[in-house]
Amino acid sequence: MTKKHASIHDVARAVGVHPSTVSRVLNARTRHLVSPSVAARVTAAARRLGYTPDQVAAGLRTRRSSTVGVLIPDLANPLFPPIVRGIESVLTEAGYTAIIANTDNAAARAREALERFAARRVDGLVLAGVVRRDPLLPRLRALGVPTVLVNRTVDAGGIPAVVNDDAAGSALAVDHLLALGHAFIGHVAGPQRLSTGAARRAGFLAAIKAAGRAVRESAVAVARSYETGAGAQAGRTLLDAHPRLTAIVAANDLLALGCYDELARRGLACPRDVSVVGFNDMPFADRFSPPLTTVHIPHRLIGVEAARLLLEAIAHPETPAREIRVAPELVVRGSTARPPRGRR
Amino acid sequence: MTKKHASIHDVARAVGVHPSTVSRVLNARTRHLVSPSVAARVTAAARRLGYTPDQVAAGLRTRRSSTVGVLIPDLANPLFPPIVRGIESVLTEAGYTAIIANTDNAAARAREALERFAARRVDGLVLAGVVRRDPLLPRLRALGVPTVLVNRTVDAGGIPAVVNDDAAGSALAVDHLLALGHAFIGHVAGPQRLSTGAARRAGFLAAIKAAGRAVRESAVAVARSYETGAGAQAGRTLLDAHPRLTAIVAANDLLALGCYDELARRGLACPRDVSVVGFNDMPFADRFSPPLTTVHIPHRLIGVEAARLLLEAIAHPETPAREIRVAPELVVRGSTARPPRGRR
DNA sequence: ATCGTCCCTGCAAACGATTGCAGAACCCCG
DNA sequence: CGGGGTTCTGCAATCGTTTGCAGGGACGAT
Repeated sequence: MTKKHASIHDVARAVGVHPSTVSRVLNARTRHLVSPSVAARVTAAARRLGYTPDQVAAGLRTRRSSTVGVLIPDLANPLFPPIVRGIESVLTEAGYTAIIANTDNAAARAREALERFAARRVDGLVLAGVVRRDPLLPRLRALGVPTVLVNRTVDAGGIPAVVNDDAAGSALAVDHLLALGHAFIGHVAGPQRLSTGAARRAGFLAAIKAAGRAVRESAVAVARSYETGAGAQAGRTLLDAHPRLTAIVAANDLLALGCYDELARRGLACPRDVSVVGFNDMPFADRFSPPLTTVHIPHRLIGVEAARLLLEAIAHPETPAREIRVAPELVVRGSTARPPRGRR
Repeated sequence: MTKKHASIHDVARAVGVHPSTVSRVLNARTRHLVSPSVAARVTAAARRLGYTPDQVAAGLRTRRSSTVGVLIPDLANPLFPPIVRGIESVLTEAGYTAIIANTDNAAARAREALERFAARRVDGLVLAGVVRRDPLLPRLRALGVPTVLVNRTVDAGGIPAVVNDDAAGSALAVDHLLALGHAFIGHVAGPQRLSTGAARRAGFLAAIKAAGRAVRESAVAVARSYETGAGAQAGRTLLDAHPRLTAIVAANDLLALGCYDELARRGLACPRDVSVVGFNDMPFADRFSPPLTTVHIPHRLIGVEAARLLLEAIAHPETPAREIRVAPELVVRGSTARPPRGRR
């Protein structure tokens, strides 16, 4: 906005009509109120002057910023870009602009970002990184802005959310390993304060049980974060406790990668000695060594659904919250195989 | 902005002063104009009412949106998130909000995004995906918004830019291979309409020449895009023409991955038969098989510098454009080794 | 006591749009 | 020719801030 953008007044003056007439012409919804001839002259003048409506000014009057805030933990985490693109694609389509902020999983950063969003009077909010008992919740209520959760959800409920069906994903992984003949499967769980960590863990245990196997709580080691180092750490705990383990379901591809590391450290080969299944199917998971068998999550779709839900919530603020659960798929690659002989 | 946000008027009424006084109190720059006692009462009331300034309304008056548009080809390309984060971190620090749009390398999408940015009256622009002779250039001039290029630049010059020193990067790769004893090195170049593709190619040839080796134009195959498929294709062309090639410098990690594929297809092993060097050091390049030796580019830093340059350009629109070139580093991993015997 | 200064505060006009209301012009019909 | 109804356009207020200008009051100096 450095140059002298032409305003609605400039156009009005050029045509010799009142600014309000110009406004009416330029808004599809009100164009029918003005005569075709005047409308034509206005459009012509607008084009000639290179008029671009000032969406911000319009928003001031209409009290709609046509803007939504998207809060994610870390854009550099390959999990999120597809979600964001999904969100963005339907939002732009609908005339909204997404503004995104990273929290780095810090509550303080999240608060600040939320304040910035509030200052911009966003029409809606998408939160991708909530924890199960999120401290932001009261603030959200206070803000009174339509909100949808994506990827992770909260325990409390009451907020629309779009998440992966994590329990189903865990079951996919477990059943695959079971089918291969593994008798003793461990789980490297994600942080339990995150809904994904908890749900995948619960799903894992449920799947084991559903198969009629003994459920040993000790067969799950919880990682402190979704990072390779934490995965290696948890993998070590697990293998120390259960040397006869032949397969691991990791709650996340990065944790799976950590398991790779720990297996290598022990001189064990994947998948020959121990099979590993990841979760997410992050980009280039097929390029790892070995290529990672993992639970594929349709991230872009999740983003798309979230944005749709948000638009719905903006249009009809009183509709009750609903949760959409999208189905994951198992992608079998090179990190899973039959268990070593004598260990079935 | 669904709920009834308290406005400056509400605060004014609560305290019994004029709105303008409230405004003055709330702006650090003008606070000294009002008496400390009144100021205290205003701040108290503002806090009590949960007042949040409406940045949009303020921007309308001040003609500054405190917003900058960031145009990138594709957020899902692992190259860009670090750049965006770098940009965002310094921009938020400075009180600006970044809004990002993806172009998918389509000129039409870029145009639309630019229009949306214009409608939002962005104070500045960061373009990460320009081509050497970019059709957007005239539009940018017309817009008259401070702009900086990042990652790629244009031939024309005249626009501030922050890019990697691609020639230096190519030289790093070539020298490394030369030092290992490779006598015949090929280049899988990136699209030549992109400055990175052109600069890396030129740098490659220059480095070969600088080493006193014969420069064969045929030792470079140009890929149609920065994607694995295109890399495999170009790799095939290269190896068909020069079966005795023992090393390849790829203009990009994805192209390098494509070379992996082509080598595998031919039953050649990397690095035993052919060494491969990538460019970018994308996330998890160390996890590929083999771990990729590649030219590391400090993407976040590039983003940071770009944002700084933009802030500078916004503050002093008349300062001449300058280009910042940041230095890359070679990261040696498992995809390079001495050439096979008898082929040095 | 008067005058000039300096603080502080209020007034009102922007910024660029949207929109309810009212009135002008026109048409049609009786 | 008059009355009623449409259709089109203008007027002015409004959204929430910022800011130049002016005026009121206090205070010190003469």
